[in-house]
This record gives sequence, structure tokens and C-alpha cells, in this order.
Amino acid sequence: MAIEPRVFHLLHLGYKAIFRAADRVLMTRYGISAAQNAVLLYLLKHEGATMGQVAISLGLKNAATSGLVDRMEKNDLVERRPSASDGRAYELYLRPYGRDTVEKSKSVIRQSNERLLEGFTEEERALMSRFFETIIERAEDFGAHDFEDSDPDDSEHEIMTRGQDQ
Amino acid sequence: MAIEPRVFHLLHLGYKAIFRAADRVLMTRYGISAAQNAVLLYLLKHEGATMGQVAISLGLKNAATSGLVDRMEKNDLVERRPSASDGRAYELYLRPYGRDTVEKSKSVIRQSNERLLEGFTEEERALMSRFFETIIERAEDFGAHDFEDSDPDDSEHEIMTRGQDQ
DNA sequence: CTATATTAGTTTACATGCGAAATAAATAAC
DNA sequence: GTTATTTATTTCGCATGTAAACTAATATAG
Repeated sequence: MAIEPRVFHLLHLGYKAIFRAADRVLMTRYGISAAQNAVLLYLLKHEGATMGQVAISLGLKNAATSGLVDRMEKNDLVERRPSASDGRAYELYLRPYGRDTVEKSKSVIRQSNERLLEGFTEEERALMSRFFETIIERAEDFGAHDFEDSDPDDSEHEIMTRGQDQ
Repeated sequence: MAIEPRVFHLLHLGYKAIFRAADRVLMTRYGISAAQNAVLLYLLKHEGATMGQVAISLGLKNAATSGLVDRMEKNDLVERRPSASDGRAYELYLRPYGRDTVEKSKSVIRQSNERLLEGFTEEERALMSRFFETIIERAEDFGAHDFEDSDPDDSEHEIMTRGQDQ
């Protein structure tokens, strides 16, 4: 039972644990989700960005961004304005309430991150960054290409998705 | 601009990239999602597990597992059987089609994992495991407790959720 | 300049996941 | 032995994400 399978199972559990916790904290304290907070944070630095730019920076499809921004507009967090230079595009701006909210959430986010990473050295954090960058890059060529269709010699390989021992 | 914020942003992007890719591959080749594949893999080793056990091992809430298993029953992948020992519980069993499917998917999953982790040493993989185990544990006590409500000295702290520069 | 292709965004249908509330069986209290 | 509590699961309403089909505006070809 090598270590690899475990890594992806743990990536899955870790991701879910963290973002679920972030959702809980942000929702109880500020009434926004982690996804919405991400949009607000991005706009704080890139106000006037288009839907597409937001989608790319958050790793979303345009379709997902549409709905997300719909809900945020409904809550008076942001607003769409038609782009002057491109008749198809919309630019996004923070509404006062959105700006207030994200300003307040920032310190909680920062403290959470510090706590989560406490005890890991700079080198270790850098390795994790490299790991994520690598798998992001490699995941992209996982179209439907090239896989040997079946290997006789397996048995101990759950992996990637989830489904491990308790 | 320290490294920490980046780590969580990359965790988010990395997670999404990988599981999105896994979904694509599994769906095109075997007609199942990554979540469904995870249930199948778990049952391969723990046939007869209850809904609750599956939920725990996959890091899901029971509610999520209910729907997931509903859809899998509809596709003849698994079946619920009332537990003999506990009138509230259901045990889950693979249907022949589910067993076939997961047997076939295993080799693709294994190859994908090998490719994604290629070039990382055993020590590095072990650090990753430790990293995930640590943040999973810490994320759990993120109820709504204790946060200093605002820190004057911030500015460069997006983090955790998403929302970074392009 | 028109015809075609590409690009930005939305809509629809659906899968996945959460939280909260409901149900029902098992356990604990007394 | 009845009452109270805990436990296993489902149902509901909602947020989020995907893929596919669509609209409208821009860009490219000829």
C-alpha cells in the first residue's frame, strides 16, 4: 500500500474540510459563501473586471459565474455594468455593502490561514505550491486520450477520487 | 506577498482541476462520475457498509449520500438492503454492473495517479499527506469560535477561498 | 462589404453538496 | 414500561458547478 493513493484521497478530504469550514464561518459571520467571498476579494484588486476574467481567475466556467454573480447582485454585493468597449461583455463593480463585507471578512480569512498553516516551514509551503501547480498543469491534458485499457496486475489501487478505508 | 495565500488558492484550483478531469474521463469512458466511482471503490473493499459508513469514509454528510446512492441505484450500480441488525440502517451492495464498471475504471485511475505524482519523491509525498491530515484536523475546530474581529494591519491577504491575480 | 467564425455571456437541465427539519428505530432514564 | 434521547436515514430548499444549446456582438475571410 504505497502512499500515492492516499494523497489524492486526502486532497479531496482536505479540500472539502477547509472550504466547508470557510463557508460556515463566512456565512455565520458575514452572510456570504466562500465562493462569493472569492469574487469580492478578486474585485477588490481588479474592480471593473469582466465576467470572463472573474471566471478564469476563480477557475470557473462562465456559466457558473453567471449564476454566482446573479445571486450576489440580488444581495447587493456587486453590480454588472455593460462594457463600453465590448457590447457583449459586462464589467463587475463592488457595491458599498459588498466592499464593507469583504473588508470585514479579510482579517478572519487571514487568521484562519495562519492557523491552518502553523508549523509548516517556508520550504514545505513552497513544496505544496509546487505540487498544486504541477497537478493543475498535468490535469489539463487529461482529455480522454491515451490510457492502456486494462492492466491485469492491480488490486491495491483505490485512489484519486475517494473511497478509502475508514 | 508571502506564500500562504497562494497555497489555499492553489489547493482550490488544484482540487477542481483534478476532479473535473477525473469526472470527464470517468464519465466518457464508463458513464459514472468521480463521486460515484468513489462509492464503488469503497464498496469493493467494504461491501455491506451502511449509508453512514460510506458517508464518513467519503467525507460527506448523510444527506448527500442519500441522493448519490439514489442515482446509483437508478443506474443499476449498487443496491440498498435493509440491515438485519438495525432497523434504521441500510447496507449497500454492488450490483454486477457496478462491479464490472469499477473493475474497469481502476486501471485508468491508477495510471492517472501515477502520472500526476510523477517526479515527486517519497518524502515529498509523505509531506503532502501530513499537510492534508493537519489541515483536515484543524479545519474541524473552525466552528464559529474565536476570531479577533478586525486587524488594522492588513492589505495583502486574499487567500483561502480564491480570487487571486490572473 | 458580406459570409463565416469566434467570443462573451446567459439559459437550461442536471449532479453534487450543505444545513435544517422530519421520521423512525434503538437506547437510556426513571 | 413508558418517556426521553440519541442515531440512521430521508426530504426539502438552496448554492454551486458542469455540459450543451442559445443569443448577440466582434473579428476574420473572401
